[in-house]
This record gives sequence, structure tokens and C-alpha cells, in this order.
Amino acid sequence: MARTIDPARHQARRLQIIDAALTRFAHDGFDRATITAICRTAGIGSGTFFHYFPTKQAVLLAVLDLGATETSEWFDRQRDRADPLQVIVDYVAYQAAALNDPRVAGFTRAVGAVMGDEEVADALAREEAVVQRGLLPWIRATAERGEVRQDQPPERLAVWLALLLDGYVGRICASAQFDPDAEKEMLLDTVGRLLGASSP
Amino acid sequence: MARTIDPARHQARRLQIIDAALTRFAHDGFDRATITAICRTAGIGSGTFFHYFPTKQAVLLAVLDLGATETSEWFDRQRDRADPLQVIVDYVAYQAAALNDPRVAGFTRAVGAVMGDEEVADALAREEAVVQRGLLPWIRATAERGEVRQDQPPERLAVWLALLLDGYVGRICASAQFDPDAEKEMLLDTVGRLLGASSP
Amino acid sequence: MARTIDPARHQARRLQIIDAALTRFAHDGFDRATITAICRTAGIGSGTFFHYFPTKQAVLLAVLDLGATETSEWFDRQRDRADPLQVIVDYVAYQAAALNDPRVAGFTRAVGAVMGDEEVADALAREEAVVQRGLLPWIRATAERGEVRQDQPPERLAVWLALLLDGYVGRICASAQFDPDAEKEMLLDTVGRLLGASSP
Amino acid sequence: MARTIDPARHQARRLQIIDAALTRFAHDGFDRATITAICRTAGIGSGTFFHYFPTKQAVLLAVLDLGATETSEWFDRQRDRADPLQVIVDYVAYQAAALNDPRVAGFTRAVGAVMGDEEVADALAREEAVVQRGLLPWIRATAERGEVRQDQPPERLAVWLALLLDGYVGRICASAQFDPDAEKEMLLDTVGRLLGASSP
DNA sequence: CATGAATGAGTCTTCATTCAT
DNA sequence: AATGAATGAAGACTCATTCAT
Repeated sequence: MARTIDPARHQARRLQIIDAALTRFAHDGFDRATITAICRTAGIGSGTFFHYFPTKQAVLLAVLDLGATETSEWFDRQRDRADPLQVIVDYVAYQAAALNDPRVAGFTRAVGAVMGDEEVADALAREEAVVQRGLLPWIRATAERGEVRQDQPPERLAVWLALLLDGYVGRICASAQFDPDAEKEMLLDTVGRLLGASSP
Repeated sequence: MARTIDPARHQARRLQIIDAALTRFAHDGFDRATITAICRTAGIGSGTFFHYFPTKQAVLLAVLDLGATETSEWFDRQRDRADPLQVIVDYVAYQAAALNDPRVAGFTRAVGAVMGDEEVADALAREEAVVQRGLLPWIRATAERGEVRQDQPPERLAVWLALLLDGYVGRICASAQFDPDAEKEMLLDTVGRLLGASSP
Repeated sequence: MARTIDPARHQARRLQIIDAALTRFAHDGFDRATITAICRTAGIGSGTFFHYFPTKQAVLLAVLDLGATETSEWFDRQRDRADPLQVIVDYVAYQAAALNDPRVAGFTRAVGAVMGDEEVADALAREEAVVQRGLLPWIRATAERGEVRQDQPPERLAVWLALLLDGYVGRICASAQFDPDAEKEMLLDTVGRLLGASSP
Repeated sequence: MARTIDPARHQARRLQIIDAALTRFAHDGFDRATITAICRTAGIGSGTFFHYFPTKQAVLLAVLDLGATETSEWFDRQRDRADPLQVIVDYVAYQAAALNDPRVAGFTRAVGAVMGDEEVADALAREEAVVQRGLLPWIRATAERGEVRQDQPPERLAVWLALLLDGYVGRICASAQFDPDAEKEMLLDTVGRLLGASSP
């Protein structure tokens, strides 16, 4: 008797809630973002929220998974690229471009605050693994071509690449004077220095 | 005349509470650290807390101010040093050493989550200003000696130095595999690359 | 479309809470009446209270507004009466009858204690204005007929009428021996003396 | 070894605290007046308070007892007066004059709020009894002279006199436009009307 | 006597979550 | 499926009172 579940409609609603949650988490932090506020932003009633996510934390995990999936798909699309160093540079540029959505930096901060939670930590580890798994083959290939330093294992270089991006995201939240558009060039230059053959 | 206020005793208690709050904030985040838990950690009753700080946020600001003061004093102690590049390197090592206290990284995360609050943002800006004011003369002096790159203004180099340290702190929380002792050398090398004369 | 908000149900709940609050305020005073006790009296959970009123003070203001509205409506119903002196007497009797609800006197005391609060003072001023606006035309009409003393302006007589009623309400709290039924006659006699043509 | 208690000094301190409490109770109400605030007003430490009064309520009772004592002494001083009606009028004037201390009206409100407490109720009953005991002989004497109405027993007239004063005090708190100086004449006139031989 | 630091019971208020409609 | 009213557990904060100095 009841209307059959329309998967497309269901998925759309789900994304609508995820997007609203991203907005509220970025603006208020996880603990201060109330479900009521998320629902107001999403334009739904609070009861509806719980048809799609069992807890507030579940929607946070969904945002993280979505991010990991997007990153994973980005790496999938690079599969046949020829110039490995350019892929690395493009990855950095891709992540920097993600920061054009002003919510991303705030959301990253928000996640940090609840990293003590085991499930969140697992989701972050999964996301991190996607990045590492995605970067590693390209770093290795670049190393084989002798286009990056050889004094460090590729795994370490990948971690430090991520470290640099973390710091970059952090600065965007921390100071209004840090203009991502103006600093993108500096970011790419710094990546070059990090990976470069020799230290001065 | 009765018992006079004992400033030393008062200050000791205050530091005891600040230390306990640092512990709880680092472990649970700001919003999830309850005053009750802070007091249990400090070994005091909850009422006593409010003799020393009017709100939970006040103790957070006190922690931040303490950090800014310590950094400021560190720079004061370097005043008469002769080798400016070495001061910069020492500063990075000093900040890296602060991470020997395993709470520092978690606390940094915790602060990020409430950065949206105006008073917290002000305190962070003050702390940041201390670092920039402290670093700038040494970077300028190094630049005059031609020991660092000249293609960027010293202000920008100082910001990127802080960016690098931010990322370093963040990694410590993010992954258990990141061993600060082992990575300190890589950090100093990366600082050298960031400041070095030319990009490869 | 799901369940639409039922305004009647909402209003009924609201009145239920107002009534419970009146009971507790009258019995315990404003500051000593806990929200928990109000909710227990109303038969609701404490969270429900805050769906209807944002603070404890808000429900106090609601009680006051309700009283002002009822008085205002009472005066509206007298609009076409012919004998102005009788309207005044009826008003006094109406207010005296309100004291058949044993909570009214206690509530009046309770309000007095928080009159220092600006919002409460405003609400009381509004209530007072309703009484003065309601009485004045009838006092003026009575004065024109020469049925009350002319040595005082109608405004002053209205104030002293209210003063007398205040004292009457106060006595009910102050002494158990003061029986409102028995004293109502004395009240009406005293009103006559207050308004009467000449002082002995 | 300890200094012998100096009763005069002790009594002075006691009165100092009572006076401060009167100020704070009048301004903030009983429940909102904190002991800390009372002590600040009295210029003493909070510990000292408890050398003189075991609880906050005790100092309230002391204020009430002081008032009752003063009223009692006032009546004692009238013992040999010749004109009983004049004594009654003087009593009303005396109470009206007490309102020159702007704290008295507010204090009266404050007491009302905690009248539900048994000890406070007892103290108020004692105070009321002092007034009734003080007034009654004079009303009786006046009645015997035929200078007041005879249709009501003296006890009732005494209660209604107090009722009128209650209303008068109440108005002073309730509205800033009610000026005690300007209304004192009206008060005495109304007393005359209340006690006068016949109702119009 | 005088003090004010310490205490913790008790209050208001928030908000994730449930559920009848 | 959608709603939002109802719930109550939990937390920040207040303040009367105690007591060591």
C-alpha cells in the first residue's frame, strides 16, 4: 500500500542532508551544530533526519565517506596519465581547488575536534589511506624516473605532502589574511621544494 | 587582619586548573570536556573552579595566553644571539619539542573547533602575532646575510614556517605511525628547503 | 503533508503550563518555584516546558499578560452600561471575586518580588494601564453626574481605587483571620467612602 | 587569652549587617540578594557574616524584629497622650514618614515573596500584632468619645487601617508617578473617610 | 574575631532522540 | 515517508555555608 521507496529520491534527500550538515559543521563545529539547525538548513523536519541517519555522528561519517569516495574517483580518473610528477602536482592543485568551497576548511577543523571518537578516527584513517594509496604509485614512478629525491621512501614523501596540505588548510581557517588564491602558487613551489632532489 | 591572600598559593591553584583543563581539552575536545571532569582531574570541587575562572571558556583562553607568554619569553631569551638562521632552526626545534607533551597536539585540535568564537579567535590572533613578531627580525637578518631566499618577503616566509609547523602538529594527531622523534629531522630538512635560495 | 500544527492543542498546552506556573509561583514565590516543580504540576516533562516558553520568566510574563487581557475584556463587556457608579462598584466586586482563586493573592506577592526586573515592570505597567484606562471614563462620567467627589481629579481617584484593592489583596496573604467573603462588604463600603462627596 | 567580647562593638557590627541586608533585600529581593553582596555592602568578609547570623534568613528576621521593636517603642512613647484620634493620625503619618527611606517599600515587597516560610510568617504576625496592640486602645478611646464610626468593632478598623497603609506602600513600589510627598495628604484624608461616622 | 578559599547540592537550560499522527 | 511535539539525561553555573588560618 505504501509508496515504494524511490531510490533516486531517497539518495537526493540524503545528499541534501549531507550538504546541510557540512554547512552547519563547518560553521559551528560538530558539537555546536544542532540537528535542528541542520534540518532548518536542509529544509526538512527534524524527524525526517532520522529516517536517513540514525545519529548525528552518522551524518558526519557520511560526509567523510563522500569525501573519500570523491578523492578515490579522482585518482581513478588519472589512471592512464603519462607524467607522474604532473599527477602529483595536479593532486595538490585539486585539493587546493576544493578549498574554493569556503566550508571545507571549517569542516576539517570540526572533524579534528571529534577525532578522539573511534568511528571518526577510522573514517579519517580510511580517507587518509585513499590518499596514500592514490599518491604512492605516482611518487614511486616519479622516483624511478629520478624526478624526485631518493633519500626518503615514497611513503614518507606522501605523508609529508599530506602534511603540507593540512597546514595549508589550517592557515585558511586561522587567518583571514591568508588568501588561498594568492598562496596557491607558493603551495606548488613548496611542494617542488619538498620533493626536490637535494637540500641546499 | 586575618589571613592575607597568598598570591603564590592562588597562582599555583590556577596553574593546577589550567593543567587539568589542558589534559581534558586535549583528550575530549573543548565541548566534550566537562567542568566536572576538569575538576576531577585537578582534584578540586566544581565550585572551586569558579573561584578561578568565570566560565569554561575562560580557562581555555588562559591556556592560550600561557602558551603565548611562553613563546614570547622564548624569543626574549634569544635576543642577543649572533646567528639568525640558527635561531629560526632552534625555534622550529623548540616547537617540535613542545610536542613531547602528548597533550599539545590534541589541545591544538580542540582549539580549532571553537575558533569560530570571537574571544578564542582574538587569543589565537595574539598568539600568532607573538610568533610573527618573534620570527620576523631573524628572518630579515638572515635575508640580509643572503642565507635565505629573497624572492619572497620575510612576512610570507614567517607565515609559511608557521604553516609547516601547523601541519606537523596536525599529523601527530592524525596518525599513530607518525613518530615525532623520527620526523623531527625531516621537519628541519623541510624548513631548510622552504627557506632555501632556489627552487629546483 | 503529515501532521499539521494543531493551534488549539498548542494553546491548551500553553494554558496548562501557565496554570501550573500560577500555582507554583503563588505557593513558593517566583525564585523558589523550580521549573521541575512547575512541570510536575503541569504533568509534563521539563523539556516540554521549553517548547512553550524560552525561560521561567517568560511564563511569568504570560500569566501577567493573561490577567491584563482578562481585565481588558471585562471592561469591553461593560461598554454599554448606563450607570457609571455601578460599573465602578462592579469592577471592585469583580476584582474581589478573583480572589476566590486562592492562588491570586500569593501570585501577586510573587510578582512583587521580581518587580525590579525591567520586563516584569513593563508587564505590570501595561496591566496597570489597562485598569486605569478602563476605570477612567466611568469615574469621569460619575463625576459629571455629581455622584463622586470633585476635589480630586479622576486620575487620582482611579489610582487610589487600585491602591485600596492592592491593600485588600495583600491582607489576604498577610493574615489567615482576614476572610475575603466577610470583608467584601467592608471593601465596597470603603470604596464608597473613598469616592464620597465630602470628608467628615 | 582571646579578647573579651565587646557587646557594644558586637551590636554595632550587627546593626551594620542588618542595614546592609535591608539595602540588598530592598534592591534585589530576598532570594536574589546574595550573602556576598550583603557583605560587600556592609564592608565585611563573608565569613564574618556567619559570626553574627547563622543563615541568610536569620538576618531577614532580625530586620523584621527591629522594625517591630521600633514600632513598639513608638507606641510606648505615646502612652500619655490625651487626644486618641490624633495618635491614630500620627501613627499613619509616622508610617508614611518611614517611607522617606526609599528602601522600606522595596524591603516590604521582598518580605512578601518569602512569606510562605513559617518563621517569616511568624515574624510578620508578631509585627502585625504589635501594630494591632498599639492601635487598639486608641481606637477604642476614640470610639468611646464618639469620634469614629461605631458600626464596626475597633479590631476591624485597626485591620483596615493597616490595609490602607499596605496599599500605600505597594503603590510606591509599583509606580514611579506615585509621589509619597504629594500623596501623604490624600492618605490622611482617606484615613478620615475610613474611620468617619457615616458612609455617604 | 575576621577572613575568604573551598565545597557540592541544586537550578536552569539544551538537545539528541523517540514516536504518535 | 514526513512531521514536530515530547522527553529526560546531562551540563554549566550559582551560592549558602563551612572551616583552616
